[in-house]
Amino acid sequence: MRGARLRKKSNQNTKDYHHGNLRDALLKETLKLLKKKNPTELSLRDLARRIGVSHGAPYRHFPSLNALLAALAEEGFHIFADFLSLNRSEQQQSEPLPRFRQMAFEFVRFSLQFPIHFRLMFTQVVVDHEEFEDLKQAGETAFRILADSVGNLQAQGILRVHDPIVTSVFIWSSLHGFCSLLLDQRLGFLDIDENKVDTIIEAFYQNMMDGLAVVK
Amino acid sequence: MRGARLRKKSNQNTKDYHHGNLRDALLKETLKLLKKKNPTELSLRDLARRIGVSHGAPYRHFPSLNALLAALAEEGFHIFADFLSLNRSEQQQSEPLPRFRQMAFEFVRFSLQFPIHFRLMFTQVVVDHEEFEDLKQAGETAFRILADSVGNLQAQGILRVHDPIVTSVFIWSSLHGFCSLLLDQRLGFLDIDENKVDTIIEAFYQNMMDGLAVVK
DNA sequence: CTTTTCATGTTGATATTGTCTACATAAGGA
DNA sequence: TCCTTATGTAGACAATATCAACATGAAAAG
Repeated sequence: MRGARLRKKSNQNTKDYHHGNLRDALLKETLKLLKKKNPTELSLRDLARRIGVSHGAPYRHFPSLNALLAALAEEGFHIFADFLSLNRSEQQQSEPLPRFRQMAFEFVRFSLQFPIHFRLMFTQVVVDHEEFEDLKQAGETAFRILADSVGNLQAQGILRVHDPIVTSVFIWSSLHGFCSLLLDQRLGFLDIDENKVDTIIEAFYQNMMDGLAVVK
Repeated sequence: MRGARLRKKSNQNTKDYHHGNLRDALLKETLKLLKKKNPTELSLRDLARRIGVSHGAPYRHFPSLNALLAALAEEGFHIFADFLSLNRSEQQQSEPLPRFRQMAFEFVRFSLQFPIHFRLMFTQVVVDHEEFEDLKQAGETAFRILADSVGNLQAQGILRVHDPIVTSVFIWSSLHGFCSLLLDQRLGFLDIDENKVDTIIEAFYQNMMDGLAVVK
């Protein structure tokens, strides 16, 4: 499972017997199917059939469907960390506060660009994080990117001083919750279109920063 | 499915053939099993076996396992609405703002008292809300309790004036996200115990109300 | 009181799946 | 060249979802 990553120089002219890139093919096919189906509706046998290998083949790469989904979730967290680090932005803000603002926006942007990953990443029910150590690590790494940023901003007196972890949990939760509801279309009655999303994120950010109360 | 609710005066001295209360028994047994298992690990046949009926019996009440879970989620939203209305509190605050504060706390309290329901309610992956109209309705009803309250507070100048729906989404998201992470033990590294939960909710509430920024 | 109807439960059959074991193939190192 | 090992195949078994045909009894209809 570990050596699988640096396996095979992808013998493109796929011979009959060995697929050559089954692991990746499984991940891609799963991603493709998840656009139309729930994880519950997937099966390893069906995946194998679609790819054109025998029903036993997938087990050489993943012990279970859950493990496969966990791999996708982990991949998601790595990409997510990239977003939060602003590595995926065309232009990065340089000042601390604008950078923080950008991070919040990137959070949501990730969820919209990688909705399937996002759902897998934050759905305990499908993938038990405790069961997959690497996945758990990847998640915590991403969180710490936010937490470190918050800590710095608090130290610089730009954000109110609280336990930075608690504050980060607040931010993480808010954004995570918002994205979840967005993706699950649980906010369908809001009739959100592309433009309005930015407006709502903006309102969100303002709420986070300025609070709801009139008087302090 | 509709008549099933006002079915049968629960013939307690259960005869051999008819169970008499299978629908409720299925819901209860499922709830019991979900304390130790993921929804994915359940099966209708297993449920039937545990209750002592044949493997076909459950289909008379639920067309699928998902429908059964949807029923539980719907039940959850009804209870949730009760919490948000403060009907479950021993003593209700009378002033608007304390009432609002209490509502926020009740939100989290519900998630801790009904974690299984909560997870089902907010997990699109397991139960597709679009597929179950009643469930969707119940969810929106609960949301509107919050939204109405927010609208009033804004009208009274107690909360900053925004689109009340957008503000409600912010609150709902924050609390929902927080609870999700709590229940999924994704915040395990915080080492949360009973007392600390209240402290964190408190911090949460303050953050929501006062915002993160130093200057407004 | 008798008959009929219908919701509820049973039984059996079929297709699909997860999972295990034994075997086949090929690619690379000794 | 031979051997080891990763990868894929084939077959078997138990469990499941799902459907259809049938059984039962409670309540309505007469």
